[in-house]
Amino acid sequence: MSKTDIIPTNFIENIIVDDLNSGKHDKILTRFPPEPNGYLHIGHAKSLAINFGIKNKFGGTCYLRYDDTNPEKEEQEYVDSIKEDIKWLGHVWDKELYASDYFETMYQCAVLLIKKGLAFVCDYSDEEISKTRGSFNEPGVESKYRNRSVEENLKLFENMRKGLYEDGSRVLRAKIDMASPNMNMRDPVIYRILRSTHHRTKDKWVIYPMYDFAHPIEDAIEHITHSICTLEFEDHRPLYDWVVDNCEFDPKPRQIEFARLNIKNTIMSKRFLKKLVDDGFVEGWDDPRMPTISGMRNRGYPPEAINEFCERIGVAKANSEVEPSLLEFCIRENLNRTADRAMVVESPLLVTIENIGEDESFEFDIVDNPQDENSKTHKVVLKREIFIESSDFALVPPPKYHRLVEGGKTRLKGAYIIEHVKTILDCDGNVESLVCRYIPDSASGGENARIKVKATIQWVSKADAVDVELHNFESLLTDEVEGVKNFTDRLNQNSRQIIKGAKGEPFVLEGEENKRYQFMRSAYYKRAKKVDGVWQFYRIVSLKESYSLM
RNA sequence: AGGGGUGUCGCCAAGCGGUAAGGCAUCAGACUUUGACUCUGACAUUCGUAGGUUCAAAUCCUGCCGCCCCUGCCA
Repeated sequence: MSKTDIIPTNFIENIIVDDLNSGKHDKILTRFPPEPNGYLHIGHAKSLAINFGIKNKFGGTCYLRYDDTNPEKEEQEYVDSIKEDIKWLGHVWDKELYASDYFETMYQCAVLLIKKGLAFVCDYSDEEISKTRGSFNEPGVESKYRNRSVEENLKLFENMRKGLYEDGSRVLRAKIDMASPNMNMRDPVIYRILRSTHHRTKDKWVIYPMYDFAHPIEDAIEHITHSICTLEFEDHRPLYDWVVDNCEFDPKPRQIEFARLNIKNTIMSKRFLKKLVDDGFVEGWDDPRMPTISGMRNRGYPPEAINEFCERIGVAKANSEVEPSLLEFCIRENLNRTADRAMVVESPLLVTIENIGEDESFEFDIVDNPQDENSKTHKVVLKREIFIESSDFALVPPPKYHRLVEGGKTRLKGAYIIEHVKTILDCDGNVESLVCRYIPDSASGGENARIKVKATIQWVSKADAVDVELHNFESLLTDEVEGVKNFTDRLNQNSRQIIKGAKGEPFVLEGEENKRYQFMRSAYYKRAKKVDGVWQFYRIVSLKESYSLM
């Protein structure tokens, strides 16, 4: 009897701890069973975190098993992307398995049920089956084929496999109870005839098992101890157990259901996401606006942040909707520790520092990331003419404005304190440029460094300025889910807005793609790709309250 | 309507008969060469609701109410 001291943090782990302590199991075996009919999204990350979390926490085993029992919807592209996304999130599966590898076993299980008088071939059409299923109030009507002999059923089922019948002309049904209040138990279809090329078994089979029949068998074959799925399968559990019992599997897997992840204003249905891709509203499943794992990867979300989010949301059975701010918090928390800082000016305002000569320059070392003790530094050069963010100067400052004002002082990040001398207005009375002077010895360690200023602003020397492109994506958030039309209209209006003409430090242009930066006082960005010699940056997430006093 | 679930702070979520953890969000203050970060403080006399049992209930019982899922040859 094995005992564990591990403290459970949710109801599923509770069950597992009980099963370990009671000696029911020595080793826990879970599985992540995606159907390869689309890309993984953030909702799957939760399921991944639960199943692989159990593996890691309890020294268990977790399989990646493709639930590929419906050839009409499944594709190799999806199995590849799923693998890639799981790896990226950092999960390591013990075996890669496919439901389709069990088709023969499943067939034999069906034969066993027939022999036990627990399954029969039904000649009804799908309409007839539907019609005779009854309703929530009325029991169903038993199929007139329900009492065929075992021999006849065996022969018919074999013929189904041989391809002697047309698609949809017959099905194999479990013989359970047409009067059950649980619709799933009213003689459910467990095999159908379907001529469709399977991405792995090709045209070997013309009959395919249904989920309710296949899934428990898959679990049982693999000796899964805890088969974790979402709430909507609760009603299926009696059928799940019925299959495991009647196909005489031992040990028996246990199905546990939890509430799937919903994020406020975020579309998570695969059907819907697929439509966005198919209809060309986004560039693909991995478009940075998509709530898919690959979309988030392209957007620049760190995988650790996604996993942290999955930890923090918890696991329970109550339907809920998490606010996106929690995900954003996890991303910021991660990026604050890991992202290098860079100064960038989105809306440049020219400042001439009159006491710096035309050919004079000062070099400063700035720590790449002050949150990181081992951070490297990079050099910035201060010259006579610099750009500052136009919002960092206010002719008429609003209350509590801390930055540069007429006659005021502010610190240039990493360099000197400057003092406002003169404002130059254009003919319309708008601020055209500023004249300032720097305070000697006010750099770090200097005699005048202790002069109190209320703010530190970012700057870029004009001579060193280069263009970068900032892409501020509208992610797939909607105020209300109002159907495809409305939603895609919004997408077209708001997505891929390009903020042009940002000036950046030289160091921003060194290094590799996918590096993440915090642009001072604005947001975290990921360097994405170079187009026509100009780096594009994708906004990952904004800083908190970054522009509150604009 | 029948069945299966579920209701604890704006959003998640612990709690499992002994007198409401924690996180996000929010607000206030401190600190700061990023108004970021960090730090400090505030934030449910009350657990959908009405009764009952008990010395004691979010936790047990009963009745109501709300929300979610189920009548695919999808998963």
